[in-house]
Amino acid sequence: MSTKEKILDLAEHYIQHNGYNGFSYHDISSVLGIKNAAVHYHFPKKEGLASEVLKKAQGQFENIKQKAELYDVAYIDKVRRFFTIYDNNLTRENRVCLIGSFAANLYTLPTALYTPLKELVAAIKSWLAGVLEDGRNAGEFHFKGSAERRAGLICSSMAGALQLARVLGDDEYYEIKSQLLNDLV
Amino acid sequence: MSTKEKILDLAEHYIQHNGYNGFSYHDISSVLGIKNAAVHYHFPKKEGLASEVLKKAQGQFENIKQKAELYDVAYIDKVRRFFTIYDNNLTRENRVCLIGSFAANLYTLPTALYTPLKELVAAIKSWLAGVLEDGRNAGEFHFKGSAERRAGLICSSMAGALQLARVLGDDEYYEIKSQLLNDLV
DNA sequence: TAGCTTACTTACTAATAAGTAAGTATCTTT
DNA sequence: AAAGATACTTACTTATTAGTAAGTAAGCTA
Repeated sequence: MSTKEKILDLAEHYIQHNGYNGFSYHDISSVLGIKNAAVHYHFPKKEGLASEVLKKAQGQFENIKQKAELYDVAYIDKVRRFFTIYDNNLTRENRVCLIGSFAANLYTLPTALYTPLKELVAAIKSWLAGVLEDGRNAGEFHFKGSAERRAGLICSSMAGALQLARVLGDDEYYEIKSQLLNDLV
Repeated sequence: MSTKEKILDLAEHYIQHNGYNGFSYHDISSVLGIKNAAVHYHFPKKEGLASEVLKKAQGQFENIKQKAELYDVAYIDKVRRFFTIYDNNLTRENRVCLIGSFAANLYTLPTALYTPLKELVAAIKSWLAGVLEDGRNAGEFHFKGSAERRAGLICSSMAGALQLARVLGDDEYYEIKSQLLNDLV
């Protein structure tokens, strides 16, 4: 893996672990055994670094979407696959989800991040709503209300679950996840 | 209102608006037209200031609890009253909830905050679980699973809802809230 | 009225932050 | 082999941060 990729991975880690204001270029460079100027060489501004992290997350979501399309027959499995994003955050040093992290510190963020963040959230919610709607039409799901709203509830619950798990323990996350799935069928 | 109270209110505002790492003593002092040393006079360490903010939130919760006990006959009204905490956060400059803010930046926080934070969350979840359980026994609620788990879901959903509302707009919050209430009855 | 307390200000310090300019070693291309 | 590009380091700047020590003005207390 190139230094640039390592920096990006570390930035992602720190944003989801400490928040945008909770890490510095020095934190990244010291882990990699390089100087902070080397990080600036690859990512001149912190804003740009965070922007790349967001772009990476978007790619990750597209990947999940595509795999769900290809491999998951049951709609519940598509949802389950989507949930693996959150599972991985939990198991990887109790990260909160990227969107939750950015949202919690939103007004301290460079404004350039607002639009791509909003677009990512909208894309996720919209895709999930589609899965829920199709799943309900197929007789697989039986939830109340619109699929769009249910998708919003699920996204916020999962984001909150990762945060609550930090305070009350990992079980909290798994319990919330299983309830969301139970409420669907 | 005393300077000390004004500082505490501003700290609360900044923590819920920007996160613990997103404001400084200067931010507070400049709003009040005093010097940063005056803030240190009232709250020597930032850690202590944050700790007082947490204590204030605990008092606020106790107050809600007491009022619910006194005035709300229907269990749904107790839940609704509890939700006003979140409503107020939304309307007051799109604050996220205090717990969500602390949780999202947890590992950058002075460790002295961990225990009181955990206690507050546990107290809230436990009280809400009691209301849900009693409400179900009274035939008012009809949710699946244990009340304790349902309380966890509601707490995380509401925390997440305030964050999602920042990105997608206030409607998102109200839609999530109404779904949670709908899922209960 | 002398002394103590409260609520500050002035004037710092030491640490850390993001960011930059200039230099250097290594590798790649012509 | 010369020229350029790549991936850094060295050495710095400017700004901001939490925190402190010493001083001061106003009010309260013995």
